[in-house]
Amino acid sequence: MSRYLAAEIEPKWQKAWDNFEVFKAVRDENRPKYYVLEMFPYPSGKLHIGHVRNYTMGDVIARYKMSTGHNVLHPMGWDAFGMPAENAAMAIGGHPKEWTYGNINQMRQQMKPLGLSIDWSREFATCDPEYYGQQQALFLDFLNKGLVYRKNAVVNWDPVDMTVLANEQVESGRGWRSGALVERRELTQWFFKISDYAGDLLDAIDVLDDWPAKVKLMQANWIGKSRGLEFSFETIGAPDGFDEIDVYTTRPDTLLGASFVGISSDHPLARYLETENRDIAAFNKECRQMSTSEADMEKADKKGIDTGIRVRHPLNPAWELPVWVANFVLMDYGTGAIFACPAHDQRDLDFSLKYNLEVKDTFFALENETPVGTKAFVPPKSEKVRWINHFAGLGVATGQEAIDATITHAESHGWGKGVTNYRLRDWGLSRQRYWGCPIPVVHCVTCGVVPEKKENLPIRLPDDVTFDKPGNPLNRHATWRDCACPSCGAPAQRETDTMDTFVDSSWYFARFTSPDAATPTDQEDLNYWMNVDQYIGGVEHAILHLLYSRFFCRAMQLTGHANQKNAQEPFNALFTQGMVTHAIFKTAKDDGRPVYHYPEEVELRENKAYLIADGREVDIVPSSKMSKSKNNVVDPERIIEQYGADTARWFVLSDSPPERDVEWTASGAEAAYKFLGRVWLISHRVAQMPSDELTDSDNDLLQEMHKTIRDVTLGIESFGFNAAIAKLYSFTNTLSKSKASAVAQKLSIITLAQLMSPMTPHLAEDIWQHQGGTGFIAQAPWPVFDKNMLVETTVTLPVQVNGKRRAEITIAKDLEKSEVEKLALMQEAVIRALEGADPKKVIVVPGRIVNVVA
RNA sequence: GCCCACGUGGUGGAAUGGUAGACACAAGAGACUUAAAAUCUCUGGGAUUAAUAGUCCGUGCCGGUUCGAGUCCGGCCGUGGGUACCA
Repeated sequence: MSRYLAAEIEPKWQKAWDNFEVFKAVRDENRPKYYVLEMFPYPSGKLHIGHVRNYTMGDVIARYKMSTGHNVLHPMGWDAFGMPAENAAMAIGGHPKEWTYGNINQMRQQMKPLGLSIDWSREFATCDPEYYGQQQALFLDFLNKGLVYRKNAVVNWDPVDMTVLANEQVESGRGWRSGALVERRELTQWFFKISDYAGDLLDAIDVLDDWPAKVKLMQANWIGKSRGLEFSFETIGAPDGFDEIDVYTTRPDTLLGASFVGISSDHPLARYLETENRDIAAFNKECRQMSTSEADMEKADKKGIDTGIRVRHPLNPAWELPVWVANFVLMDYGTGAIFACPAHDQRDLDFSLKYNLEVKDTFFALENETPVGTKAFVPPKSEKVRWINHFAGLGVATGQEAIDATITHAESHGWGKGVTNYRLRDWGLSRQRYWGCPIPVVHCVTCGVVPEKKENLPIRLPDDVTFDKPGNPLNRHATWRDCACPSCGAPAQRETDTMDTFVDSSWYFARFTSPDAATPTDQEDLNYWMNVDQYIGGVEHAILHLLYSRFFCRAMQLTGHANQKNAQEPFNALFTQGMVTHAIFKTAKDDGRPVYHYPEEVELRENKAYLIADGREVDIVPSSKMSKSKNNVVDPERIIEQYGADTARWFVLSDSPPERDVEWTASGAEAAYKFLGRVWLISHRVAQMPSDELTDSDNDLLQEMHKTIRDVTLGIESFGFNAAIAKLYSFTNTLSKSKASAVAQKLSIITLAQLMSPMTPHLAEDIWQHQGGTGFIAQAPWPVFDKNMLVETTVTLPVQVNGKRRAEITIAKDLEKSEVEKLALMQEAVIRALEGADPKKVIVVPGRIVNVVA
């Protein structure tokens, strides 16, 4: 054999790892444990290149940690409940269960050839009854501790299909299948009381040292702590029972700039008014004919209707303000009613200008007293401004000082109270769908809502369901739905809502520590393996999934499923990798609906795309997240088949920094393969060299080797895989040209193989074996660099004049600053650049640079 | 709309506030070869220039801080992610 043949090497080593159970995680108190986890995939059916990128990164960390003496847990599973399975059942027939498990088998088969260091014995899918049964047990314990409750909430309702739509299924206000205008409808739904933990979830962000700052910021903003004032307006001309309107504001300091009171169309007063006022009813109806998504609501034109009701200003009973129903006021935040100060809020200003409402300044910038025109004056709360309208007689003060003064005034005079509010809402977990974890409660006419008995868990999904009618099949399944009340035994009905799939992914990491336990978790296993030391996944999960998981850990602790010994935070370190994007190729059907084409159906010429089949031109939507429904998914199978797993792994790690999005292009995969072939050949060449001894001339190579060990180690530890790979390229170039002794070259190729082993484990094992290594390279200790080999005696410094590089000097490393300065000023180019002038200043940064300031 | 990122050669990208373009891809030239493949060597931001000597310009745009800014600050523009029922 004289050529690098991945197809022979890779299966061989995978089998060997399997036989020796190299990646099986077993508790061992004598070694430090390390839990590496990549966000588990949704089994869409095809592994795509983004998955390969994600799992390869995790694998590099796992293998690296293994060789630095850690007892590594690296599991894999499937986030298997969710809408696509039901959509497939509706579109092509079949059953979500078959579809899902079929996809899992397919994806596992695609994943295994990658040679990931996964302990497959721990694998599970969230749709396994063994998993969701334990989840039901967790739910019951949460319910028991008051962490779950029911209340009304709005959903997107498709009046033609008679079904609840996800936000994703609403396309510009219409249902994606029926095309009907979507309505908002209230249903009684289950909620987790995550808001109880808002303060804690916010404060604990500070503890997350190894999380990206951007994720922490996003979470903090999402929780959105604010200190504000809650107070009431006394109404004039309002119906009985509406003597007051409660409002919450974060800017009570601008109260003297008030112009109107805005209430949500879902506010009780608005709801009452619509029963007796046709115009308001029509307006409210219009407001409700909109998807429930925040983005849609915020982007909609600001609209309102005057209710005719007026309120008294709390600081001046003679001053009356109109009450409007406004489409931008959210019922879910604060009290569902606001007072508007157009001078200092752009949204209020736009609204006021549109409806000719008063605009009144309350403060000006210190050096500019122009009244507000079409742009609201909204300085940061920390900026000093000049108050012209404040009841406490403020002169120059910051917004924050004014807010504090206002709250103090309100509390001491009894017209309002300071309130800390959070933007974070409770987590609605009810889904009116079949393919999810059934909520284990029963509705009984006499006993009300009754928790299912734990011994009856899991409450299994019935298999005999059909998807030929819209809506939740569980609702139509009489024999499943009808049951006996666990409390009184009378005929009762099961809850037919299932759980949000985010519930499934909020504790799977804990279940991996004891996937077969008869309770949700096993305390000993959990205590040994938790927390996850390194969590890796897409930044698209920066808020919801991570926040829900953080909440679940707290709830599990409260219910005794996680010991106090574990920190409340599940993930010690987080790395958010970028997405792999690809252009979408799109044409339109006759009715205007889009048709998406696979990259391989399309031919590119001069920045335009054409269908290979019939030559029609295709629209290109650049850089879009790979999505199965858009057919822009690139699957890695071809690269693996052609070049092998090591090439695919090496290739996805090279070039692009892991946290950044990459536009996928396969050009370069071949080059990666050639490189691995080169390394393999070097190993063979070195193996055939006659043995000899180290000489002084080997120093260059060995020095380079130690530098490479240092740089690659640092690169792996800091997720700088692309930079680490660049160093490995350099070192390989050096080694392939080296004239050093056989001993030095052998040491170098072994070290190179070890440094590459987390990325290209199969090739590395092969070289290790060639060079006579014992055992697996996967279990060999990581190379350590020798500091003494990195000491440089001379250093080359650039010399700048006014920040522009003019010359270079090579000097002894520890030369005195004054000497360096002298040398720099003697440089011809420096003298020329100074044009005879004396330097004003010379800055010498030791070992870095010299800058002469003229 | 709001929150968070990102923007550097033909391309992917490198650069603790300290020589911008490491390393690679694609390209061009050359060596080897009957030829091709493979392999190896060299070139390469732009302008000016005989020059691998210099000089000037250059990290989305405008401004600022600094001896020195791709990097820090402010304001724009563009792209991406999230926006609570996509996962």
